[in-house]
Amino acid sequence: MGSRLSISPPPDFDFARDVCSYGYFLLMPNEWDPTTQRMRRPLHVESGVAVFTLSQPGGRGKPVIASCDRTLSRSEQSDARAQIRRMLQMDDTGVGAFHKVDRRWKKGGRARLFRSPTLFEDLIKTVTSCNVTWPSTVNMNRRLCETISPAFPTPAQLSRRKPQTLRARCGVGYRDQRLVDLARLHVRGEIDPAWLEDPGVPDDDVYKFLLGLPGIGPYAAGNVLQLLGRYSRLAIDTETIRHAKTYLGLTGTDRQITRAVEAHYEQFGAHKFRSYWFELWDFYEAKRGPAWTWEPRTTGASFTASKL
DNA sequence: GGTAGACCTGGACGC
DNA sequence: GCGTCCAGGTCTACC
Repeated sequence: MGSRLSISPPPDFDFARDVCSYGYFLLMPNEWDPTTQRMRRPLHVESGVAVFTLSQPGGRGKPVIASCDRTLSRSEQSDARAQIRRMLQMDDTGVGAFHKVDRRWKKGGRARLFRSPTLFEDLIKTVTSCNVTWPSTVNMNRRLCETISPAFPTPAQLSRRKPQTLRARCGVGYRDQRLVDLARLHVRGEIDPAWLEDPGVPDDDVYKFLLGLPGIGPYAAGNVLQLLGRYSRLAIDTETIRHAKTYLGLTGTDRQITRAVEAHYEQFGAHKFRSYWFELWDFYEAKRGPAWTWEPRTTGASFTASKL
């Protein structure tokens, strides 16, 4: 029998709602089971890969239970606990402030956005989501896990791969060199998660730094920013333009709409990404049902925003 | 500062 | 089964 971790969440934490709040819950190595409302997730710990099953059997506000397939040392348990808390945004201190500036989400409690156990995985996932439709992003992440590590490639593992191998075996296309370069920057300490996550560092400084990274343009930088828990900017892509036209009723050229969207979400200040995102998520759920019911291999893999 | 075109993959469609 | 077209951000060259 393996280790069993009991992780205390904030009182309003709702496992199914808060896991199924951002598309990354559908990307390997995350495996959401809509029937049992559990998530299977392998993590890197000191002695190798450990597979966890996460759930919240007691319901909202009760402990999240992480059952591991093997016995972990004390330090490994502590490491795994920190990774799980990061994924589930359990330490988000801005929930109340968000609900104050945008009261629409207070009743349902939406505020947390699911993310990865490491910033590096969030960076790579973001690059795999650029200039492709969602099914291709799903494929790239599956193949990265199948080819390099079942718990997602670490910076060291990815930095040692040849770009051509990534292209041939993981289907990442022209992103091959950029992914390897990102991994090498990470290994050399030139991407420093502690600095990027330091609340004392202004969002604008982080944004400018991210823009300088390979494969990271304005959309990707905005998205990584929100994955860092910094919601003061939008991540504008074609889906934003569609949302602006259909939901906000904006018209004009894409450039005009982009400017109008920026102006529209100004009212939500430091939380504008969340306000935008949950409007979008509501739209998806209206089309496909609650996100926690999405079957990852069918509904979750077939999403193509332009066809919604 | 703005714009055009290349970069890849996978799905849709027509034949 | 094959060929063609299209969606999707980033990057570079150029004006």
